[in-house]
Amino acid sequence: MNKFSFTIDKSLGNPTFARTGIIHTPHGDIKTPAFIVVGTKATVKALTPEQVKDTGAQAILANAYHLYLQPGHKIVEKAGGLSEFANWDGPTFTDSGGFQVLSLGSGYKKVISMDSDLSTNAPKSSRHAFVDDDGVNFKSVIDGSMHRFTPELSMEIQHSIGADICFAFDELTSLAETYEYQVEALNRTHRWAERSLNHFRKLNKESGRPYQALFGVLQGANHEDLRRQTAKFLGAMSFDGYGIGGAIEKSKLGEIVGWVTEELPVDKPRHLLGISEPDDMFNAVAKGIDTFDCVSPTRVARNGAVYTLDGRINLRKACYKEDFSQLDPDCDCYTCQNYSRAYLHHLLKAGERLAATLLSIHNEAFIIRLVDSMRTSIEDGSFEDYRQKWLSRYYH
RNA sequence: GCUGGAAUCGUGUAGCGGCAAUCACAGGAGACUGUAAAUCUCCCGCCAUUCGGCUUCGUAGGUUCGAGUCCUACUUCCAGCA
Repeated sequence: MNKFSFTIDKSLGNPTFARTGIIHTPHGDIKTPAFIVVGTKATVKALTPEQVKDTGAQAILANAYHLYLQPGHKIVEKAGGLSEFANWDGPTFTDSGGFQVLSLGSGYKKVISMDSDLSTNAPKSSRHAFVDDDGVNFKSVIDGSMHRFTPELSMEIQHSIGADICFAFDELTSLAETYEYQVEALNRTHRWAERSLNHFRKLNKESGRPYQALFGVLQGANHEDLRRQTAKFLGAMSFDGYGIGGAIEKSKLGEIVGWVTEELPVDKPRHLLGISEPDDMFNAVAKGIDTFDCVSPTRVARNGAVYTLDGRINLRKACYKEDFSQLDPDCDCYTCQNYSRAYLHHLLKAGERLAATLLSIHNEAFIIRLVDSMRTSIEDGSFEDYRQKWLSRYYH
């Protein structure tokens, strides 16, 4: 119980490969499929850890790049690790900084959306991340200072932060890159995966601390050959699980996840990085994904959007000014039980911070409950039926 | 009462002879998927789907090819003096 392990409870066969299981970590269990809440800087924006717990969250995911810059990973280490520092007593994840290779590099100042124009890259002169074979030079988003990230440094940071599940340092590429570049980047990510794994195991062993799991990260854009190749290559290594990454074209998400999960070892957990739209999660779970993380529920909440079973609505719209009905009639979260749409609309229009808190509570609870209900439907064999009914109502 | 100053989109403003006219806020709509995000984009006199057309800068006149910009009177407001 003090070590990392993954057990599969129920697995559906062809054509659906959905499965349920439990990820055991030193800080507790995660029943899968599960949605992992993102708290980049060791905080889920606008929420206290107690509020996060009340949404039903089982685990949180923080970011190595951001915590390295502020307050510094050594501070987190001195505090006793991420759980102690952030007062989160459940399992924790950290991302490696690989996402920032894209978001501060070729995707800098671009909306990293799966439906956005994929034909453009940020001009090199404006970027804050520069990749080479050995690592990445980052220009700090806080003060502009330069920092050198290598797989080894990312592992040292994540080891210090002390999350239960960490990710190998990878290069996330833009879909606008050529096939040749995708190959080059993928090979680089493979080499970084080996370096990450070796260094991380060494650090964990030498420190004598509780076992920290390391997940390899699969790239390959939307090319089937590259996706299968990387799944085989990393799948053969002794990672504890796998993260599926990349700026994935929305319409190809299920297909891509399918290629990859066909090649990966069945007995290791698979995490789909940065995804939380309901249709995407259904598609991914159907292909054997076990966990997700995403900033969307909180980010979108801060901007006034909320999920309901009948689709997403934007509470800032004028039509909610005098709508005194419950936010989401089907939801039992704190926000829905206590506040009307008109009140939440007012908070948003008035720029009151409570809006971010209340809407984040609802959105996280909604997405977590959705994934939890997927687990239930897999267990009782109704997954496909449930998926169709749920999606047809949500997207009308 | 006298002397200055000011009147421009819902609000506060820019504008010093060639503008449907700046900026901000308010208002409206949209976006957001491993967080540079309490952010970003678009609209915001009237009409038109486009080209474009129409009417505007307190009111009424005037000067000028041309006036929000200059002149005169009036109205209202502000400041100082009585």
